[in-house]
Amino acid sequence: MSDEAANESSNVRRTRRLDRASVVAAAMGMADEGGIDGLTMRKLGRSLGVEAMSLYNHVANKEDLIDAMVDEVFDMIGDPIPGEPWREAMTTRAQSTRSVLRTHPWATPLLDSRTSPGAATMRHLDATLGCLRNGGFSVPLTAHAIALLDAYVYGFSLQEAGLPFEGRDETVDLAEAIMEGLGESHPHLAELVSEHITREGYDFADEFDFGLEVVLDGLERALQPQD
Amino acid sequence: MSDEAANESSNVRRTRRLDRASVVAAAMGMADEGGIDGLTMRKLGRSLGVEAMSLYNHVANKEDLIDAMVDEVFDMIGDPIPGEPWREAMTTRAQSTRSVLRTHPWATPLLDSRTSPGAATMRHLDATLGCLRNGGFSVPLTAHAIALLDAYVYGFSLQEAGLPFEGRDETVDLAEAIMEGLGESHPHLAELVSEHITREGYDFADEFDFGLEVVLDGLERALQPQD
DNA sequence: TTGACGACCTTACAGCGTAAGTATATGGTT
DNA sequence: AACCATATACTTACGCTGTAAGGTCGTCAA
Repeated sequence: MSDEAANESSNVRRTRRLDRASVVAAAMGMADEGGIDGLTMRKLGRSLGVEAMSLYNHVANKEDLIDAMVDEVFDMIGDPIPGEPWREAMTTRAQSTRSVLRTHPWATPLLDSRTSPGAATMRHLDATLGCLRNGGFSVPLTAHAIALLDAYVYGFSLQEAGLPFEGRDETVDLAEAIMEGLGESHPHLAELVSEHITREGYDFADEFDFGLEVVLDGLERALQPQD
Repeated sequence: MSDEAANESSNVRRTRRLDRASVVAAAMGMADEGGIDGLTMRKLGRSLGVEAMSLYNHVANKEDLIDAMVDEVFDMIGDPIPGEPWREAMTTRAQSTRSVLRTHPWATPLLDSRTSPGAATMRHLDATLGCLRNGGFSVPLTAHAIALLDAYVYGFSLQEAGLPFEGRDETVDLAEAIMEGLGESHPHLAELVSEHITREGYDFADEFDFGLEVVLDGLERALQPQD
């Protein structure tokens, strides 16, 4: 009775065989919804209409799966177009990275932590370095530039991922809840919340462009003197 | 036979009662060594000579414990001294944050993700905002400044935490291993590794000050025009 | 002396990643 | 058409995890 029915009781009726790409895609969707801790092999299998262990035909282990997910993120970010001026290319890259990381916030703390980078990761890095070198950056200045740019973009994405709200209404609600009775002891925080964050039209996301311009201006100035 | 011996076989002979502070301190030490995933209630209890469930007399649950750990990190970072010029204060703050996050790398992705910030966190934030406001920053510019500064510092710390090596020797070994046969297809990466990263005296940590100066210069320029 | 309280321990449960072993369907070769 | 190698999927089992529920005991106030 129970034996035969079990197979077709899954959420998804599997049309065809599984492959690595669809496992990775499903894993990314699951992490998008429940964070990286919400991704488990059992749940992932269930969502694909398969037992957990079947996934191991397509990924070596969970670490390998996460490596593939991160590599896919780099693929989505996209590489600078060869020959594009460095400032335009870096602006596009920063905005694209930030946009992808907003869709896949679980990836932000993982981008720099992979000891075995995938093909797309390597390609992306090489293309970015090439863009800067062709733009006149010396080797040491290229290292400075990419460290600074990535630190800013990753750090901003990390902050954005930590925001426990989505739109402006939620922001206002939460800000007021937190500040309840704390205004007296934290006057500057209270000022920021009441005069800025809860203002009509405020969106934390808008802070991104300000910082990016500061960073790019700084790099442009560092490029001027010689070279 | 086995019943009575078990209690004293723990790693640590408990002299006195446990308290919240020592639980938090031990948890930080454990996370320092094995990352946040290496911290488990059972192992933490064992290291304190206590059963896992006894920890729940001092912390509500693991989430509460991690909240306390993050708040302790903000406490260690320290607040700007009232009256200190903003640029000096922000430099000190950035370097202190980065230094603390190097010792406690597990904290970097967590700093911005706490929905219930602790007392030290709130105090630190308020003091930082106050320093900028007193330095002549308008409310909106203060928001820009702290977002930019924190993005840079957190992002840099994140990159640093992801480095899978510690000293220069390991760096060279790993770089050469990764580049094995990949030099031809990734010329710019190969160039960076061979001409810069594997050079005597190179230390990724040195990149920090360059970026920090760029950020602070940018803020100083944004402060000039008016206000 | 008593009785309440807080710190600690024991037991138990559902869920985790994955090692090991088994069944089954597919595609290529006779 | 018959066969078998291989890839894919399933089953079972192990030692982990966080923590709910309840029992034991030493300390201190009344």
